[in-house]
Amino acid sequence: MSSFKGSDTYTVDAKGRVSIPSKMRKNIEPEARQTFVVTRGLEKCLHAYPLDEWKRLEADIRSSTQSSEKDRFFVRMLMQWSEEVQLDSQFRLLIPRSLMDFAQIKKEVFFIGVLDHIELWDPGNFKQYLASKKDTYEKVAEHLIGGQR
Amino acid sequence: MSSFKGSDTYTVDAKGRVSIPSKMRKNIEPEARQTFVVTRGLEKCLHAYPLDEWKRLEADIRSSTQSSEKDRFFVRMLMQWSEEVQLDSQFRLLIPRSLMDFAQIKKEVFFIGVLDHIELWDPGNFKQYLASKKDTYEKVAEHLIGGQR
DNA sequence: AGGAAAGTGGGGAAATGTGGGGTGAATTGG
DNA sequence: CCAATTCACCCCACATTTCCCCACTTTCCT
Repeated sequence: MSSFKGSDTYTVDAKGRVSIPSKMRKNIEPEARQTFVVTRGLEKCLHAYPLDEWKRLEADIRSSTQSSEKDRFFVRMLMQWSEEVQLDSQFRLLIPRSLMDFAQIKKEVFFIGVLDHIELWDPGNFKQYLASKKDTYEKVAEHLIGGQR
Repeated sequence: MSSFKGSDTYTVDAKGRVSIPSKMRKNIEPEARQTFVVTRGLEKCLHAYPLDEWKRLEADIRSSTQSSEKDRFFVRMLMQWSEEVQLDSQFRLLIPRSLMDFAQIKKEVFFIGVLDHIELWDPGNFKQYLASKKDTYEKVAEHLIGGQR
């Protein structure tokens, strides 16, 4: 099971490629290191799952969705935006155009490791997202680190 | 389960490395001695968790967050600042740049062992922190040690 | 006192992040 | 249906950072 963490800003080159931060790559099962599934995230970002984590997610979805109208809609939306991507020999990810547009990614990508997946943000959008939240880091962390236990 | 205690001041070398005080190292499960997770603490300091303690914390995070919008924010905030770090053969920790900047650590680090984790402070900031507190140690201690019983 | 461990410093090899060229496949438009 | 352009993917290049190892001094322990 992966456990992505940390954050970093990387450049997108003229061809739309970005390196996956190596500290995140190291958290992936070796067999799954070459293939990612990139999909549209919640909020204005992309989610990248290494293949093994994606399979886990897909299995969850298969088992938990009934055939309600709502579920069908969710699955369609999710799958519509999901693309399987191979890393090149330098472990770079070619971001599919439609997803790049959706996340408004231009020259730079802000990566965040979020446990089972990696998020890709446009740095500006991420700043805005943070600014839109009133909670401070302290408040959030007290809850989990300081709080109970 | 670790139980860190005590404090010490150490130098950061030109490459950003500090030794982990050996008395604290001794409190770590042998399997977890090589890897730490460093993250942003409350107040202007860093927290370093040996891998086993971190896993405990991470499990809490995974289980206590649903996929609500607020939870996503929590997890992002926390994970954004968490970095996994390997100690070198001399048991030194390479402090990630972003965290070093955040904690304003320059030449020296003040270590405090705090039960399940180790805190890293800039010595100056720690002094300021103490000064900013009006409660004396006696007052606080009465609360916890003297209190009931 | 002697040996071991702890704390500090630094050199050099390997890995990382970034750039670009070239070749074939796929897409588009005439 | 073919030609022109774009696109995806292979390879090579190179500066910088990271990591691994060796070395020296001081402190601690028996």
